[in-house]
Amino acid sequence: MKLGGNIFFMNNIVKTIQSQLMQALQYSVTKAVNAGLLPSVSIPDFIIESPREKDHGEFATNLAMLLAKPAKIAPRKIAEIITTNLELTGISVQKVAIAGPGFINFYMEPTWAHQAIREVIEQDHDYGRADLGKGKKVQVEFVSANPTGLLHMGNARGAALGDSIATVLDFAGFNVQREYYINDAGNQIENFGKSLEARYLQQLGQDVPVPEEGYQGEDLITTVKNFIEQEQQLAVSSSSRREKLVEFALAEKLAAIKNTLLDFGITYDSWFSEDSLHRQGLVNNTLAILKQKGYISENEVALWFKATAFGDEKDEVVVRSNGKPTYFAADIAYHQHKFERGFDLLINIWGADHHGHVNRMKGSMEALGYSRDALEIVLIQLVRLLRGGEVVRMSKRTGQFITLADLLEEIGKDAARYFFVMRSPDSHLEFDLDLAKAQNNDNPVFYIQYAHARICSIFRQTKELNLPQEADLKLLQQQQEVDLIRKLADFSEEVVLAAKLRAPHRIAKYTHDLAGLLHSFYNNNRVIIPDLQLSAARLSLMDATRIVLRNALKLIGVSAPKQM
RNA sequence: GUCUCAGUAGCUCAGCUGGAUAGAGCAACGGACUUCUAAUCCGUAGGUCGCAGGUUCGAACCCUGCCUGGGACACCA
Repeated sequence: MKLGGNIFFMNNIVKTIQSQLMQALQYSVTKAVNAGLLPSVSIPDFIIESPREKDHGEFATNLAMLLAKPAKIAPRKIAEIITTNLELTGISVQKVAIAGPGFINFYMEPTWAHQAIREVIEQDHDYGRADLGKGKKVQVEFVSANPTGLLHMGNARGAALGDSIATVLDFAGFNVQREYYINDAGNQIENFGKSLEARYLQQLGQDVPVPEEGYQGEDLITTVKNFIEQEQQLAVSSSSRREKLVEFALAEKLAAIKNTLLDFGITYDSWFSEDSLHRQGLVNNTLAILKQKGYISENEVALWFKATAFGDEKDEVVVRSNGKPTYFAADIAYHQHKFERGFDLLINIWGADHHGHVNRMKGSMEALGYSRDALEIVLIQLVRLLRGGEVVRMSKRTGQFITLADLLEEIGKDAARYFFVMRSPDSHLEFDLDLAKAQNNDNPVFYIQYAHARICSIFRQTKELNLPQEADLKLLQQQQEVDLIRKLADFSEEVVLAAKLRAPHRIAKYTHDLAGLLHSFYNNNRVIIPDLQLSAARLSLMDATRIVLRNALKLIGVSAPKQM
């Protein structure tokens, strides 16, 4: 178990200074109001940000500009009043300046962030943890591909993204469960059975076509061969034969999916069967509740969920005229079951082609008395594979189809994980296979991993050095050193942001930026030098950088090799 | 037609939910290896943030309309 999280949170130098500055600013305004320098106004929600431009200092606030309107005084004038009343003793601020339209900029002592190095080394694997989630129970459901085939690029992106979101949320203090929903019921399974039977009969020499709506994939031939090796099923009825085939094939396909995901670095806490919902009568149960609440209408011979009552464009069938519940009905029951399991927040990762399903799912949860916002859907856009500068055309029908397993074999886990997660889910992903495979500086994955390996390489050569026990971090005054330290200090904030926005691509970018700063430092400074004091300080910096690189890479499922 | 995502440097994309002179990688051009790993670094150049209005101290970001591209609009999942 993790300790209360907040101790890590509190130990963050950036956060500490931000809250100190915030308090000082608030006090300054209060003081100015009491002295009659400012009219009596309530203090707005201002921010302490890190300016992009170095000329603007290490921190800046927009407080004066926000006060301008209620106080009816020009922002720069207000900034002046605030700064003259500001008490900053105990905060390592070197200079305060008013700039631009009314920003108040804080320039820190050069060594203000240096203690971050110690924080990193002390907290090690826990450095960067945050208490944003406060132990809130969250379930992340992702991939949930039909167990009737192989994982494709869309599934792969969902897998990388879902797993990273889960990891980031966990690191940000949520209590996270990863779940895979197995669609082992309904129409699809019936089609699956028919297709299997056709393939089976084909193997026995009969000329039976795979049904039009069935699964054309040739992988079913292998499945059926495996089945025949184990048991012959000739002299039984068709329905019983199908049942046996489906049972066998589902187990085989699911095992394959599990294995591929394992190779992809993903393990689930829970595999949830759709069929189990039906068997336990939970689907009917949920429908009864909806009916009792008045959200089911009977139209002709089918039953409909009144999605229009929740802002949707049209109602949606839950029970077909043949009496069978739709996928939607099962999905409602499934999500109700999730809430009953005690989750405060449900996050689903879906392909963008399911976006029409989002509102009615949320509506159905509202109908059952849950908050529609407690169900959150992250939609991911398509993946386009490129090889040799050309788009790789894929079609299940022609068998031109690259699976996740193929991809892992071709480019490896680390590159695949990084590429799938480096873009915002909202953006179409252009996946350049040649680039992902390249063992050179064009490939961002190698660039980042190389940074980690470089540091490890330094440490391999320090064993015989007689270094001082305690490093004097104040010796780190070079621009590259200061920049690197600041980046390390910012990690926790980056984690919080990535968690809030469900945006692991921020972490991917962070690792790239951090690696860049490391390389830049490395090319301009040597670590192992005759000056043992400075050497020790730099080694501390290297150690901290190594830890943060490793921690950040872990959040996106990429390994941090010690040697390359 | 309705819904939805996207449109930012030649290309691929960031841009911290409204802040200052819009950033990175690649490609282009010019430099740096007797060095702890050059799988690296430094520099130069490159922009009407799709278009038009609006909101305000301030807009790539928010609102409205339009244009272009992807996706979705089943008694499939």
